[in-house]
Amino acid sequence: MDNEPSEERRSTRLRKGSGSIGIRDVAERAGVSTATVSRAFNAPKSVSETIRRKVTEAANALAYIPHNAARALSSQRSRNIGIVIPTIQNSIFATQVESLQQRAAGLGYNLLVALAGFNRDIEAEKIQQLVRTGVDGIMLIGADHRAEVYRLLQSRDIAYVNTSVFNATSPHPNVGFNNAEAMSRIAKYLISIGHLKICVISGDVVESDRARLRLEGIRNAMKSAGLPLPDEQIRICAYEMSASRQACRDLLNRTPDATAIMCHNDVQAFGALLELQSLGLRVPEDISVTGFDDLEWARHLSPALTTVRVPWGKMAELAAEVLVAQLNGSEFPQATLLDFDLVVRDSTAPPRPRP
Amino acid sequence: MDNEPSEERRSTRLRKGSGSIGIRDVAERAGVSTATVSRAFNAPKSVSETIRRKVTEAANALAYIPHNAARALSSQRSRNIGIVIPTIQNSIFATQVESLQQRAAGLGYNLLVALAGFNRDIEAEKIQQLVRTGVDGIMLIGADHRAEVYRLLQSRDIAYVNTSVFNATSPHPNVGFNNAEAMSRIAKYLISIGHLKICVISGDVVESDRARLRLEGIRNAMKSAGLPLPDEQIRICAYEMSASRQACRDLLNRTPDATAIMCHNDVQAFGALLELQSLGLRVPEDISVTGFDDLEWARHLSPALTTVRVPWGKMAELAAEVLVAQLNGSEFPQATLLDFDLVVRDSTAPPRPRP
DNA sequence: ACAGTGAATGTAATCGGTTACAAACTCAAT
DNA sequence: ATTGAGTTTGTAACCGATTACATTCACTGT
Repeated sequence: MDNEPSEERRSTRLRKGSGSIGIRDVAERAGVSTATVSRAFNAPKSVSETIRRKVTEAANALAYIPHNAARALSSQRSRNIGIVIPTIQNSIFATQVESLQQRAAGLGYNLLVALAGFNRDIEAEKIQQLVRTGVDGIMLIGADHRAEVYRLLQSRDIAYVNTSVFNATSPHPNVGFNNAEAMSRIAKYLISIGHLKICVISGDVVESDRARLRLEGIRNAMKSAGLPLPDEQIRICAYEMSASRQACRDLLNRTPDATAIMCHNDVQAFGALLELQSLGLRVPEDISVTGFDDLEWARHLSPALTTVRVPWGKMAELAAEVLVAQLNGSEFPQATLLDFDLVVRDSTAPPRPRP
Repeated sequence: MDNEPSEERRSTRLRKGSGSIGIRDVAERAGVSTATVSRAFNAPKSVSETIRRKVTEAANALAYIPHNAARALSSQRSRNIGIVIPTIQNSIFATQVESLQQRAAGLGYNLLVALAGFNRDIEAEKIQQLVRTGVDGIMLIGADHRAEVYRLLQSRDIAYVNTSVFNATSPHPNVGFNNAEAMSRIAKYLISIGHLKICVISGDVVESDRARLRLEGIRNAMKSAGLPLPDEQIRICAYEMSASRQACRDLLNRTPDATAIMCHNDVQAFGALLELQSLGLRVPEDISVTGFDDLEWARHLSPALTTVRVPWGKMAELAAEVLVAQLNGSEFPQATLLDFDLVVRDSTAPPRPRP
């Protein structure tokens, strides 16, 4: 009437809900233990060829999908990593998200995106939130984060990597480039073609180390050329079209004889271009303009924008690798230096000879 | 010599690793059971005021952070939702990601971002991947997805919502606007100011229902005005500057007497603008151009772009709410219709009187 | 033939919460 | 005082994987 197996089956049914197929089902169908199934997936080489095949076959037949939360709980690894960026609206950050996502996916990790504006306090908060949700690692922009952030990450043993700024001696893993040098390069180029009075539209040097470094780069170049760079030739402004148009106008009011405007990034440069245009000034004949980032449209503008190209996508990919290496306990480079290129286009030219 | 308590304490130590503080620690410190602690957080009103205070106090004192994976495992809810978009580079998708992220965070959910290009097969793959990682819900762009996607989502009981296209009678929850009508509105406006020969730069009508609908909107408007719209006046192209410049050039080659070019979105319109400019044509004097989306820079271009504004951010927020409502088993609107605005600027004008 | 070694596999405890169910308690109505 | 309904709290099973440890197995060298 009654037989053991049916009893057993019933208890099995009780355990799992309606549809969901678990590792036990796969194990049963493949005629092995759950441990073996787990190994077949997570450490294939520790399992014999025959069994591996049987297991994958069973898994396919049952359309088995591992339960992530269970995996995370027992292995103490969520397989999620996070990225905290100022905004997703700027294409350079979008590119980084995209590349990080792709590379991370390839390495078996998912990506959580958090947005922090350009504000270190909000950043700290968002990082905490990510930690709370249990990410294994985090990619950060810049190196200038609240001390408590570093403390939190270290105390909870969460992998992290700073990007965008290279620092050979930093205790924090980083992959980036030399912002000061990059900006210095543009400045030197401008100086080399004869510019003496250069204005700067900068990012927020208080909140952003990249802005600080880039401005420093300009200062260095000017200094070593023996040129002055008084504060009135510098304007700090947000990364928005209207803000940068305004900044551009202000600068020209105070320094009407400027022959070039260097901008922290392409967005600001675009704004400057538009403003100059509507002021009736011609670029580069009347005044030169430079950007930074080489966004897609930079080459299409007229005049096409002189700018600096940085391999943002590659940077994010390397960051993903650094994170995963940390998580796996493998070796990883403490600091990685990326190249950049000065891209000279039509928005810059020697200044008009002055009467 | 030996006492029970110490024995017990030891076993407790064995359970949890080094630092991590669990719900049991909080329970102990607050002098209540773990169930009560859990309730104090997840269903505060089912717990007495006094105890709730004691629990939160204990949790704070211990800097307790709930273990997400454990929560997910036992509650069968990951508290992650996903979004699948074509690319993060286009500002409208970036905006949606941003808004969804914010609203979702407010509702206690994290956001996973997946990128699918403009390709339904890749989309299906990415959706599967999200399901695999265990999201509770997914926001999708458009309504035109592989049948197996809908099957998968329904069979696994995963919440989802289509966005961007409104469809009152669709069986699938959606929040969006009427693409055909929006584009129709621009066309009617152009016709009303005298344009007879209009060219179209469209998106990929095979892969994108939005492109299909918008083109249909133009067709409707032309038809009801008794105007022809032969295929040679339509060009399908990718959402990139160079592609759209090329498309623009092609169109003018075949239809040199066109007086207006309607573009699927602002990016393409920008490309068209640039191309026309470099061809020596003036906008709007020689030819009118329209976009769609009203991106940040659209108003800054010269000429400022005539386009359509859609509340992308609000749409994503509503989508978040629909998803969460589904997950909570609350009521939710099956279809939500959003408004759009025709924004007339300087890139459109009546056509020049023909000799 | 046999101990020794390393690889393949199985058993079952464990991760840290949630929640079904039971127990205890409160308070109003009888 | 007693009952009963409703509320608050506790007990412990459970979610679905991973993995430490035990066991089995196949070979190798002597």
